[in-house]
Amino acid sequence: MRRSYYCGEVTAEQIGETVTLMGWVHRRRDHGGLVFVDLRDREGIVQILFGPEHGSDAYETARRMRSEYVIAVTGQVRRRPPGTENVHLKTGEVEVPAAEALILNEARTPVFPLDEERPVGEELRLTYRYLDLRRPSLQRNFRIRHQTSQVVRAFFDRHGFIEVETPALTRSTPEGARDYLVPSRLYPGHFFALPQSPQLFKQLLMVAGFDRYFQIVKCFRDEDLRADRQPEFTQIDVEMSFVDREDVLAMTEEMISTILREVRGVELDRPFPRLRYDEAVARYGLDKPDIRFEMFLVEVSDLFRGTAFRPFADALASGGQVKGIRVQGKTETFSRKMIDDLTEFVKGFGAKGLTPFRMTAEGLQSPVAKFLGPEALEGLVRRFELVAGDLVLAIGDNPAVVAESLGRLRVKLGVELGLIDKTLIRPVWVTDFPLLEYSEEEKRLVAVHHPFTAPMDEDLPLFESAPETMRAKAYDLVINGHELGGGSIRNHDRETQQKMFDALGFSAEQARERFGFLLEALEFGTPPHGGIAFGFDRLIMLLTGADSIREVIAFPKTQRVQCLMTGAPAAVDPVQLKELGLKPDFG
RNA sequence: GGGGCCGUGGUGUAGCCCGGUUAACACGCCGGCCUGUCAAGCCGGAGAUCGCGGGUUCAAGUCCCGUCGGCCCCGCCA
Repeated sequence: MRRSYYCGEVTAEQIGETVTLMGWVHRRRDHGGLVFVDLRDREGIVQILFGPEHGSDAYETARRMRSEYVIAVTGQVRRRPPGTENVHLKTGEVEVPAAEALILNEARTPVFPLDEERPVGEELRLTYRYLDLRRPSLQRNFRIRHQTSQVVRAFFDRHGFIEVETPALTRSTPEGARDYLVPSRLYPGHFFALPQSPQLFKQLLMVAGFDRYFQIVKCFRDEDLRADRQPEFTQIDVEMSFVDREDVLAMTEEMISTILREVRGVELDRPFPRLRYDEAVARYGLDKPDIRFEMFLVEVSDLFRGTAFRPFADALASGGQVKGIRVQGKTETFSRKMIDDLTEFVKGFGAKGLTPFRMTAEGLQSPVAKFLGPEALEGLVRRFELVAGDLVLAIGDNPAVVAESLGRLRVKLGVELGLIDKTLIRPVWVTDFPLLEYSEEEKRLVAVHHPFTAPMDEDLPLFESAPETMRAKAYDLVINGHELGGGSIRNHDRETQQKMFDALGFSAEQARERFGFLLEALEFGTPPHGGIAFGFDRLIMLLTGADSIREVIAFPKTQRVQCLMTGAPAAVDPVQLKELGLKPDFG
């Protein structure tokens, strides 16, 4: 027997044709004298009919079939009798009466049902991932993933980009995330690191004259997981020579638009809107704004300066600010309890409290109204253009806390109040990030993007005077509030790169030891260059509508970084350790 | 490192607050009947000592402590 069609391909076109199909028993309906089997493969489901008059051996075989048995069937495709068509199936006009049937393999009763999209515990799904992956919804996700990578490769090929593979075994770099380390057998005590990204290699490919590079590449970061983070993940990595920021943004904007068009049939408005980092933080509170809905943060510091409401007055006196967001027409839905819950929520981001103001027909009401003069209350009404039923939630604190807590609150309310049109896909570039920020933990400046990011030309003199105020030629692509990609123009001259290392507090020796090869490369004719990297898994989440990254990774790890199917990570034979010169000390 | 939710036949849940006989329901599974179903139907049956350990109690799925595991979040993720 040789398969002639996929199950899902059998339609009215094949009527009269004798076909051989192979696949899994999706469901069996045994009527005694007549047995229906829904036969499934990756392309879909087709109904097989087993009756003594079509094939008596086949009919007997069908009585032994069970869910997920692997079978082969031969029969002549025919139109279903009138009234028995199934409009829910692509193949629902036809059926295949089985003349011959073979059980290719039996199957244990599945540990969870595969024939419906009912919720199944994730622990089980991950333990039996090969069964989970058999289900239509995951099959669909990986089709989309495959299709997307094909679109990406075709796109870059069309635009003269060359895909170059970079090492998975490389050297550890001090900045950034925790590395996964691989011990070297030949050099005991020395380690490779799995790359957090191919950052330095792609820059060196520019030095090498490739001019336009891309790669769909695995990256590794040993940090704690989230719904959108796995320890190994895939990036679309891009680098270009002789370009400025506009070239990188235009090219990758076209890439994203092409993907959405070809994979989802969605046409994005172009050019993508842009926000500077400081605008994004001022209006949305976050550097990854979800611009599918408004509810902007509005500064009202001037209204509270010198008032008797101590929390705000104190915050302002110590250089802080007061901002609020307006929830339109929802006052009545906010109970005291809900305000309390929201207050707890913002406290998680450092806010000390959350102050509500309710606009009613009688005027603006608030638990703190008694501390405020009519100017402040009227000012709020005017500033927010309040009408009866509106609610304002305000926070006074230092600017970072105000931004973060109100920004997070804004997103939470957007989701919970249904203010977001989930069919929208709204990309936005966030540009002009700070170059450096002070790390309390390390007691020094660290790179906001990474240490190879070029500063804004006009900020170069600030290396000497106020490096923490410098802005970077860095940009992020944010879609629906998720950071999908980020990149920058790089330092291509050795002097600027050296200043950057100086600002980060690396000694000359440290810089040479860790990045000597890069500094040296910069002396051999490095073209101006820049690039970007996109989170491929997150992009697939967007395209599939998945709400967990595990739905778009074939064999993902649990939140505690284990593979429940293989049992990785696992202990190894002491002989292996000895060979690597490792002496375990699991204190 | 911290906070939260969850863990009960093969699967998904109820029961837990308010401790008390044979732990309930649906699906699945096994057997029987059944020639037009597609969540097939009807009849019958098997199957869980309630994640694990300890404690309180005459008595624990239920209360308490610990622990393991899954998920979500904070920290972390240049």
